[in-house]
Amino acid sequence: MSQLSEMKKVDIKKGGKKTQDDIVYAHIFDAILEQRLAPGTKLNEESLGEIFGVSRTIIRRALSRLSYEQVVVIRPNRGAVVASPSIEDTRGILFARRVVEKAVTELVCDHADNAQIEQLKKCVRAEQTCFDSGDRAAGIRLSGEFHLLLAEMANNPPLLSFQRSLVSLSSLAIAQYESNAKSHCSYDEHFELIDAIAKGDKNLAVQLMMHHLDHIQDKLNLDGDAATSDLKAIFANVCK
Amino acid sequence: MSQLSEMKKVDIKKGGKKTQDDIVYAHIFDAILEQRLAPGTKLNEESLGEIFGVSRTIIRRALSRLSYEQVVVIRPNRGAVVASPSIEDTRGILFARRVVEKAVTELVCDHADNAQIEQLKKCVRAEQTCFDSGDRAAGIRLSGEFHLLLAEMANNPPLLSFQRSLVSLSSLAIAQYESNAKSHCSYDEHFELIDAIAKGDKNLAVQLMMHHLDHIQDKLNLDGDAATSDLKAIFANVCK
DNA sequence: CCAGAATAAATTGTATACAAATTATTCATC
DNA sequence: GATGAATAATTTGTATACAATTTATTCTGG
Repeated sequence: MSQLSEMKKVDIKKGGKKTQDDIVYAHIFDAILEQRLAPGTKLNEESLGEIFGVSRTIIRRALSRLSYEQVVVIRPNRGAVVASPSIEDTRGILFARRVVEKAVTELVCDHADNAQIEQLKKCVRAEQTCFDSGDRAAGIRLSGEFHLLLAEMANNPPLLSFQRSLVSLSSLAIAQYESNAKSHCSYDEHFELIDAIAKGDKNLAVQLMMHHLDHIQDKLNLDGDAATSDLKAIFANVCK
Repeated sequence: MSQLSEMKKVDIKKGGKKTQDDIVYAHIFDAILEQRLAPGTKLNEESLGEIFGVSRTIIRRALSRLSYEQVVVIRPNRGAVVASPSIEDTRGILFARRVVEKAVTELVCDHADNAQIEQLKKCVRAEQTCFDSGDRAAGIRLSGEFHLLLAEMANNPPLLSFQRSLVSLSSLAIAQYESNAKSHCSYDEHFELIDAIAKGDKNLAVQLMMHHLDHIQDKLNLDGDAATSDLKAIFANVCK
């Protein structure tokens, strides 16, 4: 990764002081959200240390944090890999998202002001620009950030941190199970949702959000036909 | 803390292999859940290291993990303290719990078997025994573990890990804001809830759970009259 | 004796060294 | 050449050393 793009990424994140492991964490997190890091990728501590110019101590902290969000799996004595959610995991993740997003949508409908509506629109316009210009990776990340932005506006810290974890896990699941490349055109549904929120139509907004999540799930190959290279899953019935 | 009680605690937790920082984490977590560690308590790394017989590295990992669950607050360069949720935080925590517990209750109603019902009863009987024999601390912890057990039975890993964080945060909030000592008689409501689940009466179970959470919140002093020693909160209006 | 600066002690943040475990390679055997 | 044990290399886990920062104490002037 170039020095330039590194700086861009750091600047993107708001909030003043960033400690070193915040930066490393954010980079790896974004790489996963943008699907530049595929599920299953081994995350070597020393290599990452050289890339970011810090010691393993810092890398280790960042990886731990990612593992608490379950975006990375740390296998004792065997290092960290990017999580590869199973089909069952993915169903669980999307179920949890329905639970959280419903609450978030209702909260945002209750007390969203014009400035916030505008902020949401700005986010989705950026998403649209990315997809239309072919920058799928950035588009996927911005799509996730739209949902994070909503959670932020719900003004409930625990729900926000949970949503953070769920959005990145969803991104991993999409990376693994999305059927075809023409997939991620979520922005029109995002715009519809914003309109419903702006009108304060809570029922419609929740309904749109649920359908939106249904569509995300529909695009995934969750029929259990193992479009995966997970041998354990394939031969799960053998040694039973 | 004695060597003996340390071993007891370790044995309590299920699952085979425990790494060192798992043990330290579990001890501090339980101490917070049992309210032996009051909100605001400073958690010195070296002292904890001596207590548990490990280096600061391990303590640090445990504290980080607790801070990701927001049970502990790490202030840069100034160490870790047990979190002291504000009144607003507490409302947010209980709101999030309603969201999660509703989903959990519905899931458990859908597919709880007799063995699980029995397990739930066993947990609440233990809780009852503790409260009746005057061991309030253990009772509070078991009360929390009942809700964690439910989340486990919901069979949704993300919801479980979120519930874990919320239950311990609730415990902290109770420690800070509970009005009178005669408070925590949650076990009868727990028994009622189990009955509803056993009958598979989803609507009733959800209703009971919501009322249960209402009662927990009702027992708290959240009227903003600052039964707290938090000077920042008391003088929040001064330098505005 | 009290306020505030200067200094000392304690505590946290990061890097590094070494031990323990895992993974890769070599070598002997069939 | 393939299989499997022995060895070497890599990688992770933990402790420790030192730097940076914060907190406590001492000193000085009023």
